[in-house]
Amino acid sequence: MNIPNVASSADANTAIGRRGPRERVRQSVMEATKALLQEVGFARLTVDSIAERSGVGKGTIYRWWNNRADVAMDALLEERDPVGWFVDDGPAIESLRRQLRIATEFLGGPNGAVVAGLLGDAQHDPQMAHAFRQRFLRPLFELTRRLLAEATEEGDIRADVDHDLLIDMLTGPLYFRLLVTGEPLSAAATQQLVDTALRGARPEPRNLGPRTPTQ
Amino acid sequence: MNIPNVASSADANTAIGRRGPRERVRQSVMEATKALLQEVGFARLTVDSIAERSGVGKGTIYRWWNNRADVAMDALLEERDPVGWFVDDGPAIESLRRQLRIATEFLGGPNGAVVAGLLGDAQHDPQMAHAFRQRFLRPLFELTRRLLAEATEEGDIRADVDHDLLIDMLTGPLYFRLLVTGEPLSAAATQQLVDTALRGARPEPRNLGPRTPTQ
Amino acid sequence: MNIPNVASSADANTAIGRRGPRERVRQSVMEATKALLQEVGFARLTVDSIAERSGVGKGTIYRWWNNRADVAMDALLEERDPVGWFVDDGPAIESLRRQLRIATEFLGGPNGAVVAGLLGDAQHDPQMAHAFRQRFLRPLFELTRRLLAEATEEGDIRADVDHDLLIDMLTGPLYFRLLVTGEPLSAAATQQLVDTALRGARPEPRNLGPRTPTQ
Amino acid sequence: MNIPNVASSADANTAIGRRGPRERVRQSVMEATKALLQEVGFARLTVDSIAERSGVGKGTIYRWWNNRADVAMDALLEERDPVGWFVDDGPAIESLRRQLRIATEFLGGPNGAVVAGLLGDAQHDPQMAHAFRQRFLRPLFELTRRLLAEATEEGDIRADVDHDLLIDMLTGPLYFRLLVTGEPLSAAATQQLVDTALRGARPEPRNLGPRTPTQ
DNA sequence: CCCTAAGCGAGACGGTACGTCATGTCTTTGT
DNA sequence: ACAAAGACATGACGTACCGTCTCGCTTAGGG
Repeated sequence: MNIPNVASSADANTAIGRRGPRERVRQSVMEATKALLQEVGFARLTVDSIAERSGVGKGTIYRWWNNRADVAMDALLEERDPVGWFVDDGPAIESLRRQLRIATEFLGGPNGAVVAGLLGDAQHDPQMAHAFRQRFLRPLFELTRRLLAEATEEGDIRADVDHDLLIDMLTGPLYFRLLVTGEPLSAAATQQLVDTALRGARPEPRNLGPRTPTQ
Repeated sequence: MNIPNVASSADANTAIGRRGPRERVRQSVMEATKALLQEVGFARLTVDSIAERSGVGKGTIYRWWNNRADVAMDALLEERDPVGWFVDDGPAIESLRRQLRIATEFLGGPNGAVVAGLLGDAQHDPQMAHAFRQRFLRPLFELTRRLLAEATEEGDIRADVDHDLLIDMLTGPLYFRLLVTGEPLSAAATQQLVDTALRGARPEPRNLGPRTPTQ
Repeated sequence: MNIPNVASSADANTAIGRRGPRERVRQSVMEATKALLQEVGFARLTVDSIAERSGVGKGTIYRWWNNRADVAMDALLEERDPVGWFVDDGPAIESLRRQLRIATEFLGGPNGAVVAGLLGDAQHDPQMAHAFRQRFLRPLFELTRRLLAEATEEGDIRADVDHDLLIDMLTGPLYFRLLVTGEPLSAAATQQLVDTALRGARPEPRNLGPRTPTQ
Repeated sequence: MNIPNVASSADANTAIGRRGPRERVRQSVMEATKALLQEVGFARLTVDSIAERSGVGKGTIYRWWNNRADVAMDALLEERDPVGWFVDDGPAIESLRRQLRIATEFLGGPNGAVVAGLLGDAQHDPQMAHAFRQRFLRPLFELTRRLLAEATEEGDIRADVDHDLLIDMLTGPLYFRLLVTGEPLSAAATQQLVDTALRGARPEPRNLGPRTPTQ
């Protein structure tokens, strides 16, 4: 895999010389955390409740994770490894649409609340923010950047458009709804969003003649 | 004015029969809160510290505000009443650009951190979220919607574009940077953003006819 | 009272300008502590259990007492104000015997375990040691010194015997049993102890003639 | 020898079939414990710190000792085997004086603090108390009892005086100062103590006949 | 103009969760 | 096989802040 393995706080401890939590511990904690996130949400997720539910000592949890946000982050990533979202076929611009639809579903479902909670915490905790960006966001961005590059090559996006700006335009509204307005995320709205944003980014249609494929 | 006066928890108590905090109380609390927000940020803003700093009793604070978020929100709004941002002249689309530039400056400055902190808390606190939307966001949205309506009338925006979607596209990226990626907000980036978004929303420049499919 | 009131950590807060725990708090805590000391002993007395039992918040306990030993000390003193032991009539040497008998009973009963526990803690905590000496020991010592002075005047103790040494000899063995050997304290043993110690301290019996009463 | 060998938890393992700690283990642990007792005192002596300092695994320590008190006790006894204090010559009563002087020196020095710490813990820990009595106190008591028996034979102590009581009177004040009053132990004070106590215990100097009652 | 209800400061209070620490047991790993 | 290294469950610690409450003092406004 070309995406570097950004180490979790409590990753599998197969590496020699690096001790880590027993597998039982990690699994119990993850399971309990996921269950509690479903039941009470991130806001009322407490380390004590995770300890009690999982049968793992509180001290042990704090040994391997920094705080509840850290645990929740691991649970979130375990729930749905974001890199796995991508399926690579057809024109890049279609992959882009598909990716955004999947993101919409993910953020619109129960995991969205977890993401929101983590990002809420990240506002107060720079480490949390960093972890979120590195472990959750970066893989997605790298994928999206790749797709945008391909779409540009394929002639669906003008060459003079900044890709990071496009990412902001495509992704930002999703998080805006999730974090700020609280309006539901719908596949239809995302569809419209992508259409409009890409319309603003596509090459000028005039003088097209038959669109010459890049190669 | 057509924008309803969304009542603060601790508005001026000039109305007869409706008691409110004495002016001294309100001012002391606001001042202390603003200072503390600058000094320690929202995360470490405690009601006790506000009480101590302002010389106002904690009970009194809780009498007039619901919680620290409520206080902070008042302080934020007092700092910069968002409705006042708008200056009405020239074509609507220019006002729109201007409004977004001002928003960028506001969110990019120290108050942006306060907004981020409040929104961070809002993820855990539905009351906070509701307050933010009602008191901070709604006035802005109503203004923006008005400008978009005018711009549509003036022929700068296609009639079939959903205005709420446009708001998401124009505003979302700002909050996305503020809350998620942490990248700085710059006037230049916002400029590009507006250009691209509005390009996607503007009427077709000429009678294109059906876009010729590549093959 | 001529014995200065060495202030407890949570004394009655009648003094103006000095805030203290509400009476209900103090009483609840004292009651719960005394009960728990009887039930589980000092070693297993925890602040949490006091809080739960008394219905007083843990934070409140820590606000007024430094630690469990501090609470237990207050409970101990409330249980039996040592200064009250003394009853003043008859020859001083008889009062001395009586005082030591009462001390034996006190230290031999359940409160003895509390004293032992507090002194155990005092070995690790200088503040605790100081508190014990000031609040528990000193009043007793002052009383005993007074009795010894009177007994000397009354001719029952030689003038050249150091009173502090005598206190050590009379009191030391009680604590020795309590803290070190663990042998039970019995009135009979104390009786013998006092007899032997005072025999070593009394004036040489020769040339006595009829013992002249002091008055 | 008539003093039974009260087995330490980690005695030399010369006996066949009875495994004990390897010599290296025992020595490392003892050394580390003694050093730590000097540096941080008994209160802050932790098993972990002994393990780290000595390079011996914590599990290994717990295999051979019951708890930190057990380890500390061994270290204390190794520092100064109390049975070795006695030197047998001259009249028994002189040996007694000498023994108490040595005890005073021992308890007055740095090891005294260790003893105090151990006894402090013993108040909360019955096992610790038992160990202290068996391994530290009993050998001394048996020696003292022997000396008292000899002194009685030699006519320096009355036959009707209980020897255990005398031990309490002679030893109690030392521990009383060490554990309770905190006053320093001095050779002079001990000298006086012994003088007075033995004066109370020595035979009546001449044929007094019945002590003439005052009236 | 006074008197009464309120607003108010001060801060005590019950509660919840925090993150830390040390205990004594158990597991893994290496030798 | 034994021991180092250290993970683990347990349980108490002392702290922080919440939002409520109680206590008297101050103060304004209606009789």
